[in-house]
Formats: sequence, C-alpha cells, structure tokens
Amino acid sequence: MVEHQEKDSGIRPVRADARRNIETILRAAAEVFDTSGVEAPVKLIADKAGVGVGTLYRHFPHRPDLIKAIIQKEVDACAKAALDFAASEQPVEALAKWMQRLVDLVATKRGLGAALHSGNAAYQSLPEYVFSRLTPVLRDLLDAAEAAGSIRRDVNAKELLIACMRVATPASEGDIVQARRMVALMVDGLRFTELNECDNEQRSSTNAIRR
Amino acid sequence: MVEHQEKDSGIRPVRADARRNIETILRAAAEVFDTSGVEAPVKLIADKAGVGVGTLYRHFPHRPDLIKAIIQKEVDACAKAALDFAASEQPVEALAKWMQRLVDLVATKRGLGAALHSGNAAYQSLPEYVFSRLTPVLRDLLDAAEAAGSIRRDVNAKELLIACMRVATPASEGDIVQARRMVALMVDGLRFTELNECDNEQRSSTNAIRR
DNA sequence: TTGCTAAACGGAATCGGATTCCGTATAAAT
DNA sequence: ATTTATACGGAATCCGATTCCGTTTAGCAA
Repeated sequence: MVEHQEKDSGIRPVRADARRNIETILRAAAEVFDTSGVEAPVKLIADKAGVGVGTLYRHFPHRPDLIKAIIQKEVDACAKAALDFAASEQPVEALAKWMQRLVDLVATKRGLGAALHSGNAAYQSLPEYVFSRLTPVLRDLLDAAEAAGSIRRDVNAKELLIACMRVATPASEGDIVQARRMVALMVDGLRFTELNECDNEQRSSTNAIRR
Repeated sequence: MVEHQEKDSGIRPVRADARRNIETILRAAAEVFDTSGVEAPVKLIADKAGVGVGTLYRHFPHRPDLIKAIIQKEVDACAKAALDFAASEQPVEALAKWMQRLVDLVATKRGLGAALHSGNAAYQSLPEYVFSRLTPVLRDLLDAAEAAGSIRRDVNAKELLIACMRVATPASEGDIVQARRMVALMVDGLRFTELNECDNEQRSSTNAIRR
C-alpha cells in the first residue's frame, strides 16, 4: 500500500491524482494528530484533506499505516542523530544525549507513544518499524559505552528502548521535563555499580541479560 | 455512586437487589477484564453478570468507576506491603522490593496501567486515586533511604511512581521479567552518584526536583 | 397481609465513529 | 478519440456505547 513507484514489471504507475491525494491526506493527518491526538476520527482527517473517507481508506487501510507514514521520517532522523553524538561526545555522553533525543521524538509526536504501546494487533507494523530502526542504534551506543568501561555490560537494548519510550510518552500529567529526568535516571542506573566498579555481578536488584 | 451505606440523614439505604447486583457485576467485570482487557465491551460484562446494560450503567456510569472498584483493594494491599518491607529490610532494599511489588500490581492487573495512562478525561478518577494512595508510600521509602545515605536526595516521588508504573505496564511484547529489570535499573539510578558520593551536584544528565 | 411508592431493572432505541461497497469519474495508454 | 484499469466520494452498514422509559420489586406503613 502507498506504492509511489511502479514495480519493474509491467504494472502501471500510481495515478497522478492518487499521488496528490496521498500527500494531501498525510499533511492533513499530521495536523489533526497534533491537534486532537492519534485517536481522532478518520472523518476529520478526510474532511480536512477535502477527500472522501473511501479515498482515505484506499490508501491507508489501517490507522497505523497513516501514523507510520508520518512518523517514519522523524524516526529516521532520530536514528541518524546517534551518529553525530557518537562522533562528537564521550560514549556515555553520546548515549545520554541520544536518549534525550529519543524523549523529544516520543514527546513531540503526540500519540506515537500511545500507538506504540497500545498492544492492539492492528497496530503491529508501527512498533515493528520503530524498534527495528532504533534498536541497533541504541545497541551501538551501548557497546561503545561498555567498551569504554563507563556502564555495565548486561543491558538488553530493545528492552531499554521500550522502557524509555514508555517513560517518555506524554500524558495529561507530566511534561517533557519529567520524562527527561526519568530517562536520565535510567542512564544513571546503567552507570551504577555497587562499588563503582563495572562488571561485578551479584547485584541485589538486577538480573539483566544482553541482546 | 455505589454507596453501600446510607448517609446519616434520613435517606433510604441501598436496596438489597441493587447491592447484590453490584457484587455480581464486580465479579463479572474482574473476570472479563482479566480475559479480554479493560477495553472489553460493556455488554460482555453485563451478560456475564446476567444483568441488563442499564443496570450496569446505573451503578457504574463510567468504565473507570468499575475498574477503580476492582483495583482499589489491590492498590491498598500494595500500599500496606511497604510497611512490611520497611520493617524488615534496609531502607534501599525496602525501596527496591516495594518497587518490584509495584511491578506485580501493574503487570498482574491487566489494563490498570493502560487505563492509568490513557489520558482520557473520563478516566480521571482512577489515576487520582492510585497516585494519591501510592505517592506518600513511595515518598516515605525514599525519605528513609535518603536518610540512610543510600540514594540521592533529588527525586520527585510521584514522578518516579508514574515512570515505574509505565515501565511495568504489560504489552504484547515484554513480559514481567523485563519490567522488573527496568524498574531495578531505575532504582540503581537512584543509587548512582558520579564518584559514589551522595549529595554532589553538577551531574551531567540529571536535574531533578523534590516532592 | 396488603397496598403504596421510590428505587431498580432490562433491554429497545439512539447515537456516534469505523469500515465497506459500489456507481461514477478520470488518468493515461492506444 | 476510445478504452479501461484506477481512483473517487459518500451512502450504507456494522458495532459498541449510552440513554430512555415502561415494567418490576424491595421495603415501608397501615
């Protein structure tokens, strides 16, 4: 769905009006999501785009398809940011800064977090994409910090990623500042060792596993 | 709503059939929530209770009223558990253990977490109750650990509570073990100090505020 | 026991929003 | 200019939530 290019077989390309509508819908959806959250009625988006609901459903059969299309760019940008941090900072600092960048991503894109953790089967593809894109990035940052001896070696990247994205998900309550503090707290947890020596085991409250 | 006792004025007491129905509905709802999550259709609950939807709505006008009634006992039990830990453990250990107890609470009661963080205005009363009950408990545990010099002094209890409950909220993904590890990580974050000395400021990735 | 009445009951009716369906319109290939 | 696969719009349908109201009943008093 939403193929902008024809396959190299003899299939027709996407019609111009369709391509135009897809763009319009995406723009409208981004606006509506920002204003009313991801749970906003589909009709609202269709109306704002000046399009029938049928047209919207043709291009985005499931709501997550729409969200994913909007989020994709942001997620990619966040992934890229890791390279910059890694190049210009000490490993732990790069890690800490990227985690905050992650908070920005989740907190800014209203509903990304909610959609991500909804557990709804229809929303499968969204977490799949986000996690597959970001987990390796975090893994690399962790590896570097571990190699530098700055953090412990027993953390599962995806697990940490999920936890941080949850903490960062905005609610009626806490603003982004709270999310920042709590994510920073987790990074500090990575740096904590009983006697400030890494690689000791027998830790009272942890039993983490890598990968 | 759901007043089991008459007020001391001359108001009539709740009728026996009503009281009976309320009990039946609560039992049915608990079952359905466990089986199908908090978003299960109201009709399902009414049917299982052998009651019309009208009756259900009479006693529980909003879904959170139902959830709250079910959860309340569990939350209270969790709050009480803190006293036991505080009595029998070192402060940090009491803190760590209670946090894990909290994970149990959220992870076990399917949908408590989801309902808690939904942000839906209709669900207001639930987070209000949960946080008002648990925040002081956590605050006490933190105070004790701080007094013992085991953790830093700059953490906001409610903020930490929210973050942990979010991390512990079960999803399609991570099981309870992951939640445990991540919450333990946050506790470790509390114990972390740049050079393992508490009360130093100028920390790279934190800027917490108390209360 | 027998009314009497306020409270409670059940479920039909109503109200959205989501999703599907299909007759009409049109881009683009010939 | 003709053809036809695509795409379009929005009416129709579906489904769960919520309301409404005629009927039933618990509890009180005579």
